[in-house]
Amino acid sequence: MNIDTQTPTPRGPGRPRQSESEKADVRERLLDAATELAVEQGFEACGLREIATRAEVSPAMISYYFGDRDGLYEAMFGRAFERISEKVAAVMADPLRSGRDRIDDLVAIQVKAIAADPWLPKLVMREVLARNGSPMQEFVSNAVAKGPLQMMVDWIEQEQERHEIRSDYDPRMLAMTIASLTGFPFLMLPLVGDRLGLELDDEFPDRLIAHNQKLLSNALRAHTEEE
Amino acid sequence: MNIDTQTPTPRGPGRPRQSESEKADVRERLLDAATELAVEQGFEACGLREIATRAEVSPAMISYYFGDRDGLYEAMFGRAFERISEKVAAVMADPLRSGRDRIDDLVAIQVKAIAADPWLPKLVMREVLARNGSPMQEFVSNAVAKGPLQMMVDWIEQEQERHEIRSDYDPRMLAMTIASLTGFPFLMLPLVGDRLGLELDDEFPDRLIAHNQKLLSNALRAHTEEE
DNA sequence: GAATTAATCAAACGTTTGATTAATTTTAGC
DNA sequence: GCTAAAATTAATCAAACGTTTGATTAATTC
Repeated sequence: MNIDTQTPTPRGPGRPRQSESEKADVRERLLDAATELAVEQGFEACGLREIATRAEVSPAMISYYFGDRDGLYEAMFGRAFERISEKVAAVMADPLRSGRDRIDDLVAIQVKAIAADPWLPKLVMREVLARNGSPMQEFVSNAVAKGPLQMMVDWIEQEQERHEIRSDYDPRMLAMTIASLTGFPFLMLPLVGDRLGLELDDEFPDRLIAHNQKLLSNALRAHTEEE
Repeated sequence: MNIDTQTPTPRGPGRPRQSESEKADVRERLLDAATELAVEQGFEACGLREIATRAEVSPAMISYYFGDRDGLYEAMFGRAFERISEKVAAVMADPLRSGRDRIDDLVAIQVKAIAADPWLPKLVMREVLARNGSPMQEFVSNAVAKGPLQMMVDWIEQEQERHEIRSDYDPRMLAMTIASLTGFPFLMLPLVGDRLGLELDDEFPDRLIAHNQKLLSNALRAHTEEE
């Protein structure tokens, strides 16, 4: 496609004519390419030449815009985490009201947040597992534990006091349970989905939401057998 | 320590005298070193020189025993999965009897299997995320999906026919739920445990088992409201 | 219209990588 | 005791890596 406005890419040296059709910033294209490749094969595994090739620029551009390899890495993660931070901030802004069915909302929000950017948790998980003791871990630890996770713990404690949730659960364990139920399937499915007859298609998030809502609703209710 | 029986490691070429004190097979030492380093920093990130140095042999030994890098990689995973396979086989040999409380055994076995080798799921998860479309994914996919996961699915279907488990769950989703509840916390805890007041200590596996048993027991029971 | 800056590339740099080779020594079989 | 095989190392290889350099040209400023 669009062969007419672009030369067939054997481009010569010199500053190219600006705004020839509409192409994104080189800097932005490099970040996109780096992110894509990092999701596909891990950042450590892909060379700068590969990144530059996908961005359709020369490797020297990486030095030019980011200094060195680490600079590109940090810039890439910085941009990725901006999206997470925005989502966390949005959820925190609408604090969880009381009511047992409110947990349905919680599950739905969480699953949809992950499904919207399925590459992000994958990338985070990988890099966190990969770099032991890196500043990235501190970063993630803050973003996840202090954010949605702590929020869930607080809310669960509230609901237990109001007898909306069985009080014989450890709130922290329960928060981790919810995180597990919503996050882990997205990591597992590409691996075992085929052999299990499940696919990570458009319908899967809704199916996961429904399943988790049913399960948690049955598990958490404090009505049938208390007081 | 033991400086007396070993030369201070500037060893010359040629076959070394056998049973000089008692040192393990070079092959085995290489596999140990590769596993350790793979857990610490990921297999892709560590060079053959580093592995050989830790095993206290020359890099050429890797070629000698494993052919090439991929050979070492496969041998390493093969050895690691033997342990898992043994455990799976043991569980399969004692087929899950019927009865609702039997799910308690299932959860306990799974958590204890992971807790016994906490580095294995970490390594598997990382390598699976890292190598997209590699033969290793096929390998893991077979070991995990065809093994414990499929076994759980079959068992759940049985129990649903016997009305021991609510029949309005998708067995495959339920199997994934159990895998999530038992596996994910081990990946999350090192990251968010501190900030949550939970630690991955000796007591944690038992705590996780108890929590999951309670949760699943409440969620799965088919008695209180059906027939 | 001359001088300067910004953006880009091709080519080359020195380093490190996975892999191979040749030499060396012990062990085992005859 | 000789010989062939096994096991190991030092030294080396080509290829790939991240990075730097010098040249080149569009755009901007004066």
